[in-house]
Amino acid sequence: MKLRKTDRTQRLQEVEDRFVDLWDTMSSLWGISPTMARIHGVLYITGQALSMDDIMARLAISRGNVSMNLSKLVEWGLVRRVHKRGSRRDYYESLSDVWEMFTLVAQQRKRREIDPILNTLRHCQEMLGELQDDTTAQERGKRISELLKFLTMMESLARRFFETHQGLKMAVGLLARESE
Amino acid sequence: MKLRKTDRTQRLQEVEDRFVDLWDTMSSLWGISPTMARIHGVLYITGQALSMDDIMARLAISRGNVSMNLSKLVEWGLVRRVHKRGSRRDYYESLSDVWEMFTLVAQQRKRREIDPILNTLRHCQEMLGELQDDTTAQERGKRISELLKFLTMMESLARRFFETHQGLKMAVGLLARESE
DNA sequence: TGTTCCTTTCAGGAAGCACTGAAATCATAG
DNA sequence: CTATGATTTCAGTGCTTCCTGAAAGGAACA
Repeated sequence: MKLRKTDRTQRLQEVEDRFVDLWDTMSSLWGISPTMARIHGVLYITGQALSMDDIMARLAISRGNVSMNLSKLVEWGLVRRVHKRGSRRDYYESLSDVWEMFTLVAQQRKRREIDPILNTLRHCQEMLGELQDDTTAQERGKRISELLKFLTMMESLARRFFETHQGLKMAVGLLARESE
Repeated sequence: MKLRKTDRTQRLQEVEDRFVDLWDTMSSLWGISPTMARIHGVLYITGQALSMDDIMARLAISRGNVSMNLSKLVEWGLVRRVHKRGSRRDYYESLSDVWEMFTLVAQQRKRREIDPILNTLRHCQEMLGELQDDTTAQERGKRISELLKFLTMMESLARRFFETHQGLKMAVGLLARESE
């Protein structure tokens, strides 16, 4: 054991902080708010079930903020509410499976962002369809249909990708159980 | 010709507005600012080369704003500066290939967002490596390495995807040229 | 070189978004 | 039913990000 206990604790804390900051930065990429990401970061990296007060203390944010963002995380399915016997408090813990988390976020974003876009594009196409004899309308229609083609293609690709992954994961799980 | 000319113009305008609003909404998904997206939207849907004043008028935004966002779009490679003979003004036109645009945005985002994340995660792993005898450190190390595994996998997948697409596109292009 | 036209820069201001903290609500135990 | 502990809500506030417009900069023409 090269490091003294206090040094080890400090080092762990440092990694935790770095990780939470990282999650914060990542939040824009995942399409969630920074604080939501930081809370999830703490829950993921510690791997423990924490109470609201734990999280308030670790991240130095207000009770209301924690409450609101935790409920969003639960709503998204990234975090679960758990209970500890003998305690009235709610505790919260993160999913641990990276794939599962990714899938959840991707689904949410598709529903909230991609689907409305597809609807709008289709609607635009309809409106342009009524101007078939207009050259400008034809050109614009072509641009929109190319976008639609691209997006639907990406979508089906993604769907197949997730299905495959689910299949793979199930297979791996079954094998592991049999070999026990 | 069912519709009168003024009606046609109005209808085209309506589609254009809807499209620009759509792009605006999409901007968060693509990781660019709303105005940048709207400018690109106008350029894409019209398919024309427009001047700064054209864009200012269509979107009702200030000269400075247009200037700054156009230069970002040019920097990203989504928009090209073109010149019209006999005019001192700069004109700007959008790429028309959806795939190309998507690739450009994806590359930018990877460079700006994914790569730093990978670096940080690796750095965290190093710091934890020095605490090999600590159980907590081991657990956290495992979580981080799972993330790394996931991200690098996604990255190589994406790279292969783009390479394939480039190959496909080239092939299609060659065939089309031969058949002329 | 001076003039004109066009573009870029940037300090100051506006708008939107997230956070706080206290009051209201809810749940459990006695 | 009341008291206590825990969570949620939301109006007010602070912060960040984006936008404006005027002034400076640059390029083409005469």
